[in-house]
Amino acid sequence: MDKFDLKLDQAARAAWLSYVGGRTQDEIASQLGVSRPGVQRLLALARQEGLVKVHIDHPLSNCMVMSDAILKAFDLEFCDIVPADAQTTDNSSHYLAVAGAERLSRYIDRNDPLTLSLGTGRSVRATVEALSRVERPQHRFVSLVGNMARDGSSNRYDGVMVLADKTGGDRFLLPAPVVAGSVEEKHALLGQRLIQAVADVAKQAEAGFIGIGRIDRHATLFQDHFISEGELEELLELEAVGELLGWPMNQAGELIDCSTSQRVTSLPLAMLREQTLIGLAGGRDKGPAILASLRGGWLKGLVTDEHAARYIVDAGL
Amino acid sequence: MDKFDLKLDQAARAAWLSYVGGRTQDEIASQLGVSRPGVQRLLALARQEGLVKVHIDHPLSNCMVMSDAILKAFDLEFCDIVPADAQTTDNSSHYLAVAGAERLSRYIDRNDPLTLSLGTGRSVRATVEALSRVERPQHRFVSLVGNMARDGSSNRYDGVMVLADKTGGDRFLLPAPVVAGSVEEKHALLGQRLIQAVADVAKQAEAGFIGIGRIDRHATLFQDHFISEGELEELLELEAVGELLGWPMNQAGELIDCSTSQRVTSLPLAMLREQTLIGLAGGRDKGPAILASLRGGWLKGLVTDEHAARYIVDAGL
DNA sequence: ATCCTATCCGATCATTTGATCGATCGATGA
DNA sequence: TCATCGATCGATCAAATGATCGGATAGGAT
Repeated sequence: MDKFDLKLDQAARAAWLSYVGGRTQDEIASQLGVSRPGVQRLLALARQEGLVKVHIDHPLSNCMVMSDAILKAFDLEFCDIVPADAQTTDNSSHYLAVAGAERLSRYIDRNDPLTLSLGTGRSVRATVEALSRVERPQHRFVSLVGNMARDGSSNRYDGVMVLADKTGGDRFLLPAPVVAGSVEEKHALLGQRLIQAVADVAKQAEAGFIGIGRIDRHATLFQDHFISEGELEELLELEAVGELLGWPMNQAGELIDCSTSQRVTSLPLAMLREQTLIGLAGGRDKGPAILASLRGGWLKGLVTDEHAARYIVDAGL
Repeated sequence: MDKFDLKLDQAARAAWLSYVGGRTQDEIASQLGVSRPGVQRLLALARQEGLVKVHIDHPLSNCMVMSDAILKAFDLEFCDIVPADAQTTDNSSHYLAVAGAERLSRYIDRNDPLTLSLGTGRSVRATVEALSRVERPQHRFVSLVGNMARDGSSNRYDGVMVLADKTGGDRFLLPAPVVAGSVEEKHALLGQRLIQAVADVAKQAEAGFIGIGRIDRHATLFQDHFISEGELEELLELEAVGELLGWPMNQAGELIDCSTSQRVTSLPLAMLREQTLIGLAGGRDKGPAILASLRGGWLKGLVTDEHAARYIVDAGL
């Protein structure tokens, strides 16, 4: 019988009494006939040797495991993963919105004035709608990305609008399409005083809640006719897998310079490196885009679902 | 979605972060956006709802589970259970002796004078032999049970002798057979000044380490010819299942008054109710006897093995 | 035999945890 | 609409835990 095994025996006893039996270390000490610090060391040994197996018996357990892995792998401040929706009636789970709203309200609840920026997309929209109404007229909400369609119409229910309505805060909309019709149009737009003013506010934002877009035939950019079929193919050719605020990026999260990116009117991502960008996106299909955003280090926080998280953990770590 | 479920979700998250993730409650609090006491409550809820499953990955885990159950069921001060010996070379495991010696040394190591009483039997004998030598001349060791055979010979290696040799302490042997030849002989023996003196010392003992005997054809009492075949059958008739210091008892641990018990020379068990009697016995076959001793409430501590413990847990709780 | 070294052990202190209490918020009913 | 009851929440304090340090002890080498 090895001396080490004897110690491990004791460690197992101590661990059992502590974790299963719920005794205090003092009780264990007298039970085992060692000093209290001795028990301390035994418990440390037991944990170190992997004798102690803890299992959380709840659906969320998986999520937490992945959350932790992603958190560490990409150095995030937080990573919320909502469980897979059993009934997948609508592809974007309501859970995601609730979880996002949770994070969002952490900022909104504050009393001192706050500037918050928002991207576009279903997830962002659902998130702000899930937020409960609070009176915060001191806050400012600003678009990070244009909210005009190609035909010049504005979406009345942009995230910023909803949020400002709910809180009574100020709204700063970016009166521009996400992707301008041409490089010249883009420069013309960016030259406008109004747009520059909004951009200035956007730069002051402490945090931004943004969606994460995929680049494929189901991409919002394509579906909403911001990019043509030919431009989509160019993007795919250049191995674009996702976009943030309209800025396309490849698998590694590197921005892609191409005919599309040259017409994007949103603030350059690099300019937002300082602020806490929080990605909101879920679904297995969004996986590659989310992973790319993480690899690029663009995000400080992520709210996603089990499907996407699974993809990221399997493919990305 | 129920409000309670939401809370349970949070609790699961908190539990995961705490037990698996190893974060402090403060970290979890900021992670989850609740106050520190809030996390406290969530963790309490998670445990209460059985969300947290801890498993100690070590052979001793079983033993600890049973130990705890027995401890509580019979209100013992301690219950040590040694793992089943893989190689059952000799039926009495060496582990048992080591565990017993561990307990024994807890008393011996003390510096202020101590009076310790001992029973007979293989387990007791093995236990004192497993003890390491320490100089403790201030201690006194006394037999609780006669150490003479039927033919008048004394066992030179009685537990008391060994213990006194190892420590340099005083020895008080009981010069009598466990069971006298007749009631008259018993009274004659008990009338002797010497024996009375020894008995007086025994009563002063703080603790007693005693074996637990079975009552059947393999019983020590029978094998060593202290009781005849007829007397054995009488005991079995009266449903005796075990004995402590020669005193036979039934399944419920109640002492049995019969021709044998009337000739037992040991101190009446009731007289030892005040002192800490510690039972040393192992093996599946000893199970019923040990269980009876426990049920009778005679023991304050128990050192046994996995086999016997299994029997006790299965049959006795 | 003696000295050296390495390891282990226990006292002490900072941190973390658990529990209690008062306060506040919301709900319910008059 | 107001009052009252209940529940929940956070401040505070005691207990338990984890970590560091100095000292002791055992083993090994000279």
